Amino acid sequence: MPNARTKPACGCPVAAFQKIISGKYKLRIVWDLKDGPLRYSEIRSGLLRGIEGTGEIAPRVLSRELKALAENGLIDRKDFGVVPPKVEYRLTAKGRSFVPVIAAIRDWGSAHLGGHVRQAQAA
Amino acid sequence: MPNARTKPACGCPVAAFQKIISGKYKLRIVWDLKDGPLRYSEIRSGLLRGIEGTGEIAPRVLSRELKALAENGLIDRKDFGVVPPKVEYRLTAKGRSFVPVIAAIRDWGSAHLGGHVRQAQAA
DNA sequence: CAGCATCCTGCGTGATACTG
DNA sequence: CAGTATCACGCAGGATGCTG
Repeated sequence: MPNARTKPACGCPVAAFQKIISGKYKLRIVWDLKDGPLRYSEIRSGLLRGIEGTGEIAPRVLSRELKALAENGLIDRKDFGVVPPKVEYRLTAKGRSFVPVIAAIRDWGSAHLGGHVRQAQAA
Repeated sequence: MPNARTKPACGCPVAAFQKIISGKYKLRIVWDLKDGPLRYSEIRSGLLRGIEGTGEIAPRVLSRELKALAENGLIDRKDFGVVPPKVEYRLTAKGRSFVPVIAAIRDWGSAHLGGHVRQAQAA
């Protein structure tokens, strides 16, 4: 497509975004994956950081979010086909392009919603 | 922030963000409000742009989102106390600071989720 | 280890009706 | 016009148990 149409017409992309990241863990999963591929249980335990007495995450839930993320092309599932099972999830290019957006969210959140997270960088 | 909590970077702000913008219309409302104050019904009709056959938005739903947004300090409700009723909603400073984040979302969405930022007409 | 199958519950969302 | 009240429903999300 030639020429950038900077025409804020409708909120469609926002709605689409909402749909894609609907779910409690999707954003966090993508965020955690930004540092490299992770296995199922690594994602799971990573998700538990920062959650106090909420109990565990139902495998069914995590599984579903992972699948949805994969279907939306944000992450890629790599099954090593070994036993015991080993599966890795990694960001796709699309998923990586999404990281800055989450960074913006995180940044805003830490600035306006309690701010108990250190800045990621120094200016 | 007096006490050095300095918890390591967790997904907390992201989770908080998720909570605040939970709801189908919150992001769109804030986005629509970025151009200036709007009245209840203006928001309502503005929300309908880009939604095809989804039907109307239940006043109860919109009302709740507005209230939640106000309680989270993103928007401000201004009741003119006249009859017929006139109420305006406008972004607070916090809400305005949130607009760039939505812009990032929108930007990413239009780049990776179809890219039809322009109207769905005049293909 | 990485899931899937099943059941259950709360709440977000929508529709309809009513009011100041 | 700008809501509130009430009812109903689907689905996200959690708990538990099982499997390859």
